[in-house]
Amino acid sequence: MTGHDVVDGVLAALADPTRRRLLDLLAAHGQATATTLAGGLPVSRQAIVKHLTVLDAAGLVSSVKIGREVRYGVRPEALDATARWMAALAADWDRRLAKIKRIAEQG
Amino acid sequence: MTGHDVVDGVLAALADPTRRRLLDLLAAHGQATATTLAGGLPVSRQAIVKHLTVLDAAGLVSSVKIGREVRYGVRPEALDATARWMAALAADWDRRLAKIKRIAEQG
DNA sequence: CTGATGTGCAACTCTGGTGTTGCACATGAG
DNA sequence: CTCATGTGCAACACCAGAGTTGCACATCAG
Repeated sequence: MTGHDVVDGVLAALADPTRRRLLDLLAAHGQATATTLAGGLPVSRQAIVKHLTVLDAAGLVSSVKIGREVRYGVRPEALDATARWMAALAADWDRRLAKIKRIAEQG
Repeated sequence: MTGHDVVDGVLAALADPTRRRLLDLLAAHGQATATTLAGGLPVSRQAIVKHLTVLDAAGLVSSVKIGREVRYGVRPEALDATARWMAALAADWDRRLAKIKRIAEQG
Protein backbone atom coordinates (compact mmCIF):
# COMPACT_ATOMS: atom_id res chain seq x y z
CA MET A 1 0.00 0.00 0.00
CA THR A 2 1.62 3.20 -1.16
CA GLY A 3 1.12 6.59 0.45
CA HIS A 4 -1.03 7.64 -2.47
CA ASP A 5 -3.50 4.82 -1.87
CA VAL A 6 -3.77 5.86 1.76
CA VAL A 7 -4.60 9.42 0.74
CA ASP A 8 -7.17 8.23 -1.78
CA GLY A 9 -8.95 6.14 0.81
CA VAL A 10 -8.89 8.82 3.48
CA LEU A 11 -10.23 11.52 1.16
CA ALA A 12 -13.02 9.26 -0.05
CA ALA A 13 -13.85 8.28 3.51
CA LEU A 14 -13.89 11.85 4.83
CA ALA A 15 -16.08 13.06 1.99
CA ASP A 16 -19.18 11.75 3.74
CA PRO A 17 -20.53 13.92 6.60
CA THR A 18 -21.97 10.91 8.43
CA ARG A 19 -18.54 9.28 8.50
CA ARG A 20 -16.93 12.46 9.85
CA ARG A 21 -19.58 12.58 12.57
CA LEU A 22 -18.88 8.94 13.28
CA LEU A 23 -15.19 9.70 13.73
CA ASP A 24 -16.10 12.53 16.10
CA LEU A 25 -18.15 10.18 18.24
CA LEU A 26 -15.43 7.56 18.23
CA ALA A 27 -12.74 10.05 19.20
CA ALA A 28 -14.98 11.33 22.00
CA HIS A 29 -15.81 7.89 23.41
CA GLY A 30 -12.46 6.28 22.79
CA GLN A 31 -14.21 2.97 22.24
CA ALA A 32 -17.64 2.15 20.86
CA THR A 33 -19.67 -0.54 19.09
CA ALA A 34 -21.79 -0.12 15.98
CA THR A 35 -24.96 -0.53 18.04
CA THR A 36 -23.88 2.17 20.51
CA LEU A 37 -22.89 4.55 17.72
CA ALA A 38 -26.22 4.02 15.99
CA GLY A 39 -27.84 5.64 19.01
CA GLY A 40 -25.97 8.86 18.35
CA LEU A 41 -26.80 9.14 14.67
CA PRO A 42 -30.08 9.25 12.75
CA VAL A 43 -29.33 6.10 10.78
CA SER A 44 -29.65 2.37 11.31
CA ARG A 45 -26.99 0.13 12.78
CA GLN A 46 -26.36 -1.47 9.41
CA ALA A 47 -25.63 1.91 7.86
CA ILE A 48 -23.13 2.52 10.68
CA VAL A 49 -21.50 -0.82 10.01
CA LYS A 50 -21.06 0.01 6.34
CA HIS A 51 -19.48 3.34 7.20
CA LEU A 52 -17.17 1.70 9.72
CA THR A 53 -16.11 -0.77 7.03
CA VAL A 54 -15.15 2.11 4.76
CA LEU A 55 -13.31 3.87 7.58
CA ASP A 56 -11.48 0.67 8.42
CA ALA A 57 -10.43 0.16 4.80
CA ALA A 58 -9.10 3.73 4.83
CA GLY A 59 -7.11 2.96 7.97
CA LEU A 60 -8.97 5.56 10.00
CA VAL A 61 -10.41 3.13 12.54
CA SER A 62 -9.52 -0.26 13.96
CA SER A 63 -11.77 -2.94 15.40
CA VAL A 64 -11.39 -5.53 18.14
CA LYS A 65 -13.85 -8.35 18.72
CA ILE A 66 -14.60 -8.88 22.41
CA GLY A 67 -17.07 -11.63 23.08
CA ARG A 68 -20.18 -10.96 21.07
CA GLU A 69 -19.44 -7.32 20.42
CA VAL A 70 -17.02 -5.46 18.15
CA ARG A 71 -15.36 -2.35 19.53
CA TYR A 72 -14.05 0.36 17.22
CA GLY A 73 -11.49 3.06 17.88
CA VAL A 74 -9.86 5.87 15.88
CA ARG A 75 -6.40 5.48 14.33
CA PRO A 76 -4.53 8.74 13.69
CA GLU A 77 -1.74 7.53 11.35
CA ALA A 78 -3.62 7.62 8.04
CA LEU A 79 -5.22 10.95 8.89
CA ASP A 80 -1.87 12.43 9.79
CA ALA A 81 -0.31 11.13 6.57
CA THR A 82 -3.10 12.72 4.54
CA ALA A 83 -2.71 16.01 6.40
CA ARG A 84 0.98 16.04 5.53
CA TRP A 85 0.26 15.21 1.89
CA MET A 86 -2.25 18.03 1.70
CA ALA A 87 0.06 20.54 3.38
CA ALA A 88 2.84 19.61 0.95
CA LEU A 89 0.48 20.07 -1.98
CA ALA A 90 -0.63 23.48 -0.75
CA ALA A 91 3.00 24.49 -0.29
CA ASP A 92 3.77 23.32 -3.83
CA TRP A 93 0.97 25.44 -5.23
CA ASP A 94 2.24 28.40 -3.26
CA ARG A 95 5.68 27.88 -4.67
CA ARG A 96 4.40 27.68 -8.25
CA LEU A 97 2.26 30.78 -7.86
CA ALA A 98 5.15 32.72 -6.34
CA LYS A 99 7.32 31.74 -9.29
CA ILE A 100 4.69 32.86 -11.80
CA LYS A 101 4.26 36.14 -9.97
CA ARG A 102 7.99 36.73 -9.96
CA ILE A 103 8.21 36.11 -13.71
CA ALA A 104 5.25 38.42 -14.32
CA GLU A 105 6.90 41.22 -12.37
CA GLN A 106 10.15 40.83 -14.26
CA GLY A 107 8.50 40.74 -17.70
CA MET B 1 -18.44 31.26 5.55
CA THR B 2 -16.95 29.48 8.54
CA GLY B 3 -13.83 27.40 8.45
CA HIS B 4 -15.91 24.29 8.76
CA ASP B 5 -17.76 25.03 5.54
CA VAL B 6 -14.46 25.46 3.75
CA VAL B 7 -13.29 22.07 4.99
CA ASP B 8 -16.55 20.43 3.94
CA GLY B 9 -16.28 21.79 0.44
CA VAL B 10 -12.63 20.92 0.02
CA LEU B 11 -13.08 17.36 1.25
CA ALA B 12 -16.05 16.81 -1.04
CA ALA B 13 -14.15 18.31 -3.95
CA LEU B 14 -11.00 16.25 -3.38
CA ALA B 15 -12.96 13.04 -3.07
CA ASP B 16 -13.19 12.72 -6.83
CA PRO B 17 -10.05 11.41 -8.61
CA THR B 18 -10.84 13.34 -11.79
CA ARG B 19 -10.91 16.59 -9.84
CA ARG B 20 -7.57 15.81 -8.18
CA ARG B 21 -6.08 15.12 -11.61
CA LEU B 22 -7.58 18.37 -12.79
CA LEU B 23 -5.88 20.24 -9.96
CA ASP B 24 -2.60 18.56 -10.89
CA LEU B 25 -2.92 19.78 -14.46
CA LEU B 26 -3.83 23.26 -13.35
CA ALA B 27 -0.93 23.48 -10.93
CA ALA B 28 1.40 22.26 -13.66
CA HIS B 29 0.20 24.69 -16.32
CA GLY B 30 -0.43 27.62 -14.03
CA GLN B 31 -3.28 28.71 -16.27
CA ALA B 32 -5.65 26.70 -18.43
CA THR B 33 -9.12 26.72 -20.00
CA ALA B 34 -11.74 24.01 -19.79
CA THR B 35 -11.19 23.14 -23.43
CA THR B 36 -7.44 22.78 -22.96
CA LEU B 37 -7.86 20.68 -19.83
CA ALA B 38 -10.33 18.41 -21.63
CA GLY B 39 -7.44 17.40 -23.90
CA GLY B 40 -5.54 15.99 -20.92
CA LEU B 41 -8.36 13.95 -19.45
CA PRO B 42 -10.56 11.18 -20.86
CA VAL B 43 -13.78 13.14 -20.37
CA SER B 44 -15.72 15.78 -22.28
CA ARG B 45 -15.29 19.52 -21.90
CA GLN B 46 -18.66 19.79 -20.19
CA ALA B 47 -17.61 17.29 -17.56
CA ILE B 48 -14.50 19.39 -16.96
CA VAL B 49 -16.62 22.51 -16.59
CA LYS B 50 -18.78 20.83 -13.96
CA HIS B 51 -15.71 19.74 -12.02
CA LEU B 52 -14.25 23.23 -12.23
CA THR B 53 -17.52 24.62 -10.89
CA VAL B 54 -17.25 22.32 -7.87
CA LEU B 55 -13.60 23.24 -7.35
CA ASP B 56 -14.45 26.92 -7.60
CA ALA B 57 -17.24 26.59 -5.04
CA ALA B 58 -14.74 24.88 -2.74
CA GLY B 59 -12.33 27.77 -3.21
CA LEU B 60 -9.67 25.55 -4.76
CA VAL B 61 -9.57 27.33 -8.11
CA SER B 62 -10.33 30.79 -9.45
CA SER B 63 -11.42 31.84 -12.92
CA VAL B 64 -10.83 34.91 -15.05
CA LYS B 65 -12.68 35.62 -18.26
CA ILE B 66 -10.40 36.90 -21.01
CA GLY B 67 -12.13 37.59 -24.27
CA ARG B 68 -14.04 34.49 -25.31
CA GLU B 69 -12.14 32.14 -23.05
CA VAL B 70 -12.16 31.46 -19.30
CA ARG B 71 -8.82 30.77 -17.65
CA TYR B 72 -8.60 28.81 -14.41
CA GLY B 73 -5.86 28.68 -11.83
CA VAL B 74 -5.27 26.96 -8.49
CA ARG B 75 -5.80 28.75 -5.18
CA PRO B 76 -3.88 27.35 -2.21
CA GLU B 77 -5.67 29.02 0.71
CA ALA B 78 -8.60 26.62 1.12
CA LEU B 79 -6.35 23.61 0.66
CA ASP B 80 -3.93 24.90 3.26
CA ALA B 81 -6.75 25.60 5.70
CA THR B 82 -8.04 22.06 5.28
CA ALA B 83 -4.55 20.63 5.76
CA ARG B 84 -4.26 22.52 9.05
CA TRP B 85 -7.70 21.35 10.16
CA MET B 86 -6.77 17.76 9.40
CA ALA B 87 -3.42 17.98 11.16
CA ALA B 88 -5.11 19.42 14.24
CA LEU B 89 -7.65 16.60 14.20
CA ALA B 90 -4.94 13.97 13.95
CA ALA B 91 -3.08 15.61 16.82
CA ASP B 92 -6.28 15.59 18.88
CA TRP B 93 -6.75 11.90 18.31
CA ASP B 94 -3.16 11.27 19.27
CA ARG B 95 -3.68 13.22 22.48
CA ARG B 96 -6.83 11.27 23.35
CA LEU B 97 -5.21 7.92 22.65
CA ALA B 98 -2.18 8.85 24.71
CA LYS B 99 -4.45 9.75 27.60
CA ILE B 100 -6.33 6.46 27.36
CA LYS B 101 -3.07 4.55 27.24
CA ARG B 102 -1.79 6.39 30.30
CA ILE B 103 -4.95 5.60 32.25
CA ALA B 104 -4.77 1.96 31.21
CA GLU B 105 -1.20 1.67 32.43
CA GLN B 106 -2.07 3.23 35.76
CA GLY B 107 -5.19 1.12 36.34
C1' DC C 1 -31.97 -25.03 27.91
C1' DT C 2 -34.20 -20.48 27.06
C1' DG C 3 -34.51 -15.78 26.15
C1' DA C 4 -32.17 -11.51 25.28
C1' DT C 5 -28.68 -8.91 23.11
C1' DG C 6 -25.22 -8.03 19.43
C1' DT C 7 -23.57 -9.03 15.03
C1' DG C 8 -23.37 -10.66 9.96
C1' DC C 9 -25.29 -11.32 5.46
C1' DA C 10 -28.25 -10.35 1.51
C1' DA C 11 -31.67 -8.15 -1.24
C1' DC C 12 -33.91 -4.02 -2.20
C1' DT C 13 -34.96 1.09 -2.94
C1' DC C 14 -33.57 5.57 -4.16
C1' DT C 15 -31.17 9.77 -4.51
C1' DG C 16 -27.10 12.30 -6.11
C1' DG C 17 -23.23 12.77 -8.84
C1' DT C 18 -20.68 11.81 -13.11
C1' DG C 19 -20.74 11.98 -17.87
C1' DT C 20 -22.83 12.57 -22.31
C1' DT C 21 -25.05 14.90 -26.31
C1' DG C 22 -27.14 18.65 -28.80
C1' DC C 23 -27.77 23.24 -29.68
C1' DA C 24 -27.58 28.27 -28.91
C1' DC C 25 -24.69 32.27 -27.91
C1' DA C 26 -20.33 35.06 -27.88
C1' DT C 27 -15.94 36.42 -29.63
C1' DG C 28 -11.55 36.43 -32.40
C1' DA C 29 -9.48 35.70 -37.27
C1' DG C 30 -9.67 36.22 -42.25
C1' DC D 1 -19.50 40.01 -43.16
C1' DT D 2 -18.29 35.13 -42.61
C1' DC D 3 -16.36 31.30 -40.46
C1' DA D 4 -14.04 29.03 -36.87
C1' DT D 5 -13.37 28.56 -32.06
C1' DG D 6 -14.73 28.71 -27.13
C1' DT D 7 -18.33 28.84 -23.84
C1' DG D 8 -23.07 28.28 -21.62
C1' DC D 9 -27.33 25.91 -20.91
C1' DA D 10 -30.48 22.00 -20.68
C1' DA D 11 -32.12 17.41 -21.00
C1' DC D 12 -30.92 12.81 -20.59
C1' DA D 13 -28.61 8.15 -19.30
C1' DC D 14 -26.11 5.69 -15.94
C1' DC D 15 -24.36 3.83 -11.76
C1' DA D 16 -22.04 3.85 -7.37
C1' DG D 17 -23.16 4.72 -2.72
C1' DA D 18 -26.18 5.60 1.34
C1' DG D 19 -29.87 3.70 3.75
C1' DT D 20 -33.38 0.34 4.79
C1' DT D 21 -35.52 -4.13 6.06
C1' DG D 22 -35.62 -8.97 7.16
C1' DC D 23 -33.67 -12.92 8.86
C1' DA D 24 -30.03 -16.06 10.44
C1' DC D 25 -26.08 -16.80 13.52
C1' DA D 26 -23.36 -16.11 17.81
C1' DT D 27 -22.88 -15.13 22.63
C1' DC D 28 -23.96 -13.78 27.51
C1' DA D 29 -27.50 -13.97 31.54
C1' DG D 30 -31.08 -16.44 34.03
